[in-house]
Amino acid sequence: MATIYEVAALAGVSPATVSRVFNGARVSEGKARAVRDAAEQLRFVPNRTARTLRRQNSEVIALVIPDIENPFFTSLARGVEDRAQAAGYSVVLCNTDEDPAKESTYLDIAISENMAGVVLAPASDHSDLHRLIERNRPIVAIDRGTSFEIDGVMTDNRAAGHSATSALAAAGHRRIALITGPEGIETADERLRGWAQVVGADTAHDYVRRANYRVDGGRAAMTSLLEMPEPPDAVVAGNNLMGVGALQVLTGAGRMPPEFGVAVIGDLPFTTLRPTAITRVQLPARQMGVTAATMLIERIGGDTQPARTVVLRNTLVPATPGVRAL
Amino acid sequence: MATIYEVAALAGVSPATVSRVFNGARVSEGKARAVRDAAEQLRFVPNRTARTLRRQNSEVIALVIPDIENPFFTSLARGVEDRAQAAGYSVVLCNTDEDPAKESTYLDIAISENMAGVVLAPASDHSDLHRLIERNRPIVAIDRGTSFEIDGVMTDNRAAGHSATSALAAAGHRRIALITGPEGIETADERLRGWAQVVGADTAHDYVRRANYRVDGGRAAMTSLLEMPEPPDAVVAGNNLMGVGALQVLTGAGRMPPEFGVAVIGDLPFTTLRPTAITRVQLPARQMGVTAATMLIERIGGDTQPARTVVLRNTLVPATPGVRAL
DNA sequence: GTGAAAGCGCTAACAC
DNA sequence: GTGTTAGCGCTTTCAC
Repeated sequence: MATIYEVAALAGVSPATVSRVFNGARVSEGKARAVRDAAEQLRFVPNRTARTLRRQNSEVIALVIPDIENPFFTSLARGVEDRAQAAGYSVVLCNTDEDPAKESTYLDIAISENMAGVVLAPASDHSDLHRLIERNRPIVAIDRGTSFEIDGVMTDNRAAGHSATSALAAAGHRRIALITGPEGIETADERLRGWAQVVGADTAHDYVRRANYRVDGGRAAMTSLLEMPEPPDAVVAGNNLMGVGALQVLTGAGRMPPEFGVAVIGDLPFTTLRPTAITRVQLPARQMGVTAATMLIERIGGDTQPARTVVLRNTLVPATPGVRAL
Repeated sequence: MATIYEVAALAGVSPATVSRVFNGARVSEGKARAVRDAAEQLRFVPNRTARTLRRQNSEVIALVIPDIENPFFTSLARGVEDRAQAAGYSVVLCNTDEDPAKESTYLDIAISENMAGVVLAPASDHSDLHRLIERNRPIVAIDRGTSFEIDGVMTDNRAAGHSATSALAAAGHRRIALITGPEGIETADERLRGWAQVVGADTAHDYVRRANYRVDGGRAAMTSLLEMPEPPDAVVAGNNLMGVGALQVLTGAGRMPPEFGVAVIGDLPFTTLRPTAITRVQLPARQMGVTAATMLIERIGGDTQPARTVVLRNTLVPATPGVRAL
């Protein structure tokens, strides 16, 4: 492991000069070349740990998400990554599994590694960001809000629930159920409110199911809805994976769109169905990632304006009337 | 940012004692409690950067994969993560986009951050691991081999290609095409060889398509196959996402399984089709991750036995005769 | 433009 | 058991 001292010795300069060469400070052309040659020869790779310790901050951004197996979040991650990479940061991805304890561990790691900042999709509405905030670590909430005064990038979840439900109603469905995510997760609660506004029911209605935002949750919820004495004739799936689960159950039961209405909040990843048979509210996952990374990088750069929340637009794509899912 | 010095002062002990408390070394009960109280009070979080610099290695493992949006790799990542977490390591996920240059950057970061080790799914068969190896950083190849003498966790890709193709032949298909991945990627080349063994053709046959291992690649390849003068009557998709792409095109064209045979190497993520209509060679993605992490952790612990390659079993699940995809 | 030297926060000898 | 102290490799004043 060559160090700047060895490079300096070989190049006949001081360690400070080596450091300057690698940090773009002014160094005479001749010495600069000598340093570069020596570095090459010794296969010198600067030690980031030492630099980070000295500088008190690293060029690493933490992206903390609840489910790495959900394409919504991987797509979001791509957005963060692309933007961060372009600005010279690397991104480390941390998976919380919707578990506040794991989340807390990762946030402590971000602190103790002197990471430049954090993009966080909170696992709950009680995420504890005190430690980060009091240490002045920039942090941007994404997809879900927090109780702290920090930057955020969201979509209008209530509108998403509202427009998905409205589209089904407009297509003639009368008994529209909802499968939403766990209580206490902002996206789940807001989408539920949007649904309730349209159907004129309260949020504890018989046609509401809470599930875990994954495929198996969607399956279980859909199964239970179909077993009701008076089953619904349409369903809004509160996220992409539960949409997949619901569709699996429906196709298994031979209840396909468009007879049985299906609306999904999110994109249907990797589907082989004809997508135009299904109403979708497309969420700008990747763009959310890009936006969050951009805001974070501004903060890292010293921007001190008051906390901002950016709300990105969803896109309703209603099912094409009469199109069969297959 | 409290340091061990401040904690030491408050607790009335030396910095070394504080360090010992946080590293499980023997400290008298009274002082230990004093330290813990002081740390609590100051919201002390140990600085990992300093520890890493001093110790010359961190508790972070890098997992370097070519496509974070591919469920095969996220599933594998879950395996690595679970195992690593259990052993006290955190995992940072790096996405190379199948780009050797990006891969090289991430490997350099792993070195310069003194990371404990690397699990790498190589972007090409020319990945340069010299720098890692000469610095004694443990490294395990996963899914794809390298030209270096290092530990590896693979599946038998030739067998996968062979059994997928055989299953289609056994179901009566006579013109079996193959959509495989890019040249120079071991999994793609080996699956192709397995296919060739069964159909008795060479690997440059008309029915072979090379695509990019993503959905759009599968779509393009399948489209081109269907446009042939004498189109195939079955297809082997070389990975999960190309399987999705192929199925999208087939369902769009009304050529569903079982009339048109489809075999996929990998799992069909989030499908709404009846899976028993499709032949699958299931790959143990998660288990590969667990195994690789286990091997890596052994190496980090100082294990110096010769390089091992573990080959995990695939599972052929032939399509159930007569079952329609929908 | 360049070098000397201090110090980022921690750990691990080493002494007691 | 506990404290003292010397670095880990780098950046950054401060002189020159």
